[in-house]
Amino acid sequence: MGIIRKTKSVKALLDEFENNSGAISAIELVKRLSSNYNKTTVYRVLDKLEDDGILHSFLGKKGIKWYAKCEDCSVTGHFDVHPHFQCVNCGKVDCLPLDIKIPKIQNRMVIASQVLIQGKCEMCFG
Amino acid sequence: MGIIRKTKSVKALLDEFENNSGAISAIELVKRLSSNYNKTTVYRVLDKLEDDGILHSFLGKKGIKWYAKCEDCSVTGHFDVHPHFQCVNCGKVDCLPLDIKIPKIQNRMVIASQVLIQGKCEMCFG
DNA sequence: TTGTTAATACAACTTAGTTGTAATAATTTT
DNA sequence: AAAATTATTACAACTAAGTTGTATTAACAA
Repeated sequence: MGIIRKTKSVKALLDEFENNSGAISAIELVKRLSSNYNKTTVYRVLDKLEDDGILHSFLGKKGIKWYAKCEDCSVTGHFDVHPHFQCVNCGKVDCLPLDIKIPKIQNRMVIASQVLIQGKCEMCFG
Repeated sequence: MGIIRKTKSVKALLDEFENNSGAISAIELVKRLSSNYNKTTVYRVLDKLEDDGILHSFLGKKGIKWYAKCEDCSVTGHFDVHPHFQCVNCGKVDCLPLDIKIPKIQNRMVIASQVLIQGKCEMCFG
């Protein structure tokens, strides 16, 4: 079940994504909001925002959790099949507006896929 | 630095991959060898085997670490760019002999990429 | 066979995230 | 507007996966 009450913590979290097109790690969000909100709250609200199709999550390097705003998702499902890009230099992570083609595979059913690309971002490379 | 001495634990770990073309999670290896070897040892040996280009590692669902035999790697570098497939039904994970094309990206330098595909394996689907 | 030192076991720790629960606050009902 | 309802929160405690430090052990070279 998703968000039912528009509480301060929900607004605070949405604010963090307001002026930020990139992804933010759960750890970072916990840190940023730590003076006003407990980490349990942050994790639980993030979970609900994902349920509601407002954010989507994925795992970055070292298996840590990142969140970003959804573009084409809804309550009925996440359709973000875009890759995520993590800069090895500055650590920034964001969603790439690209479709990675996953080929049909003999005798297997593909349900979902995650693509994590590492490299240098526009700032650190360009 | 990689493996220098051919100890029992090294042999025991290599044995696990001998008759197993799929991937095995670090947790599972720790469990399997737990009666004879300490988990620290297992983690450290796996690390070295990866350094030596004998195994390669990647992260599965929930961010846990998996290891598989390398085909085209060497001490000088890991060139496994193949995707990994995790069955949502039986949990089996293996390497797919496929090349996933990662397109050139404007103003960014791609250094590495990980592709994790989830679905049903031959056994559970076919 | 002995000496050197890589490798190991063990205990303690770290990090990211989860769970249970009494208290609090958003929202609905009266 | 006040009371009632219950979603949400803070807090503490816990879990799981993996890491670190170090005295002891065992490969293997001399």
